[in-house]
Amino acid sequence: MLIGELAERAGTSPRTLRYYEEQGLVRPRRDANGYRQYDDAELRVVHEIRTLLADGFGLDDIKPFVDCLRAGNEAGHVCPDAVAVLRRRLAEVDGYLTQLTDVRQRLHDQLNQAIEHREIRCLMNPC
Amino acid sequence: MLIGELAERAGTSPRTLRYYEEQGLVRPRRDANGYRQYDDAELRVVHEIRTLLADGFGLDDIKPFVDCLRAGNEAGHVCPDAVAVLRRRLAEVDGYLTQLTDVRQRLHDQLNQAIEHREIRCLMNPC
DNA sequence: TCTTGCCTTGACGCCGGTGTGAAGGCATAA
DNA sequence: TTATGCCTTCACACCGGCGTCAAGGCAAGA
Repeated sequence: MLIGELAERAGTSPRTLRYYEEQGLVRPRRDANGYRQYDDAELRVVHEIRTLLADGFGLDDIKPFVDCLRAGNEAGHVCPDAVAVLRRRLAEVDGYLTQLTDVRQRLHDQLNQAIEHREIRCLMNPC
Repeated sequence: MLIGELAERAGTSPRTLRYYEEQGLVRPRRDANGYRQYDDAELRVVHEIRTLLADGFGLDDIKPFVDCLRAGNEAGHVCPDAVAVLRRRLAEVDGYLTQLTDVRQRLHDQLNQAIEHREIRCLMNPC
């Protein structure tokens, strides 16, 4: 299949697929034309990439998963390198969750304080 | 006080302060030289900016807080515009928390699956 | 006077994933 | 033959909050 078809089937753009190739994630054969030729396995690889991107991985982190798939495994995350990345990312996400929770708390406090402030002002000078 | 002193007192850089000015957040007077001259109120404004940035606000969002401070309020978040931004940001943060929690769940599941997978493989072919 | 150290404006670089052109080749149908 | 529609590579644009360098002015001490 050509790049346009793969792009459509994977829900992305040719530009994006060329970028993944530039980053060493996708490896199409070439027709005599120079046209990129993809097989169904590559569609799976692209799906794996999209899913991991949506989960906040960077393209660098995704490499081990793709290699794992390409090695014949039924899932990209069963290989040691991929597991290491998973662990690292999990710790990272936990960190973000902690930070975001703190931020949320501060926002909440400030909102309450603002509401309180308005009530006091309205007691002194009704509104 | 000159830009270098304010930068040091606020824990940032002159470049950053010039950028805030370019974005309309800080308004120094000018000496006859052309040098920027800041008073203590501006130090407070810069602190407000740094705090809000650390909580994930963009510089655009921060404007209402600065205006509120500049209007003589004891805190930047008591004015209606600032409250609106706070609410919006709170909703945004809640969204991120939901997303991150989902991601965390998926990572967790994948890790467990990978461990399980290895155990099965090791049963069949001890390692 | 010369040096040092602050100040000024202007402008490019970064990151990461992709959009969006430009300029041209190939394939196929009318 | 020509029009259309895919493909190719190259390369700039974007976002946001700065870092960093360049080229030059001002202030003050040795």
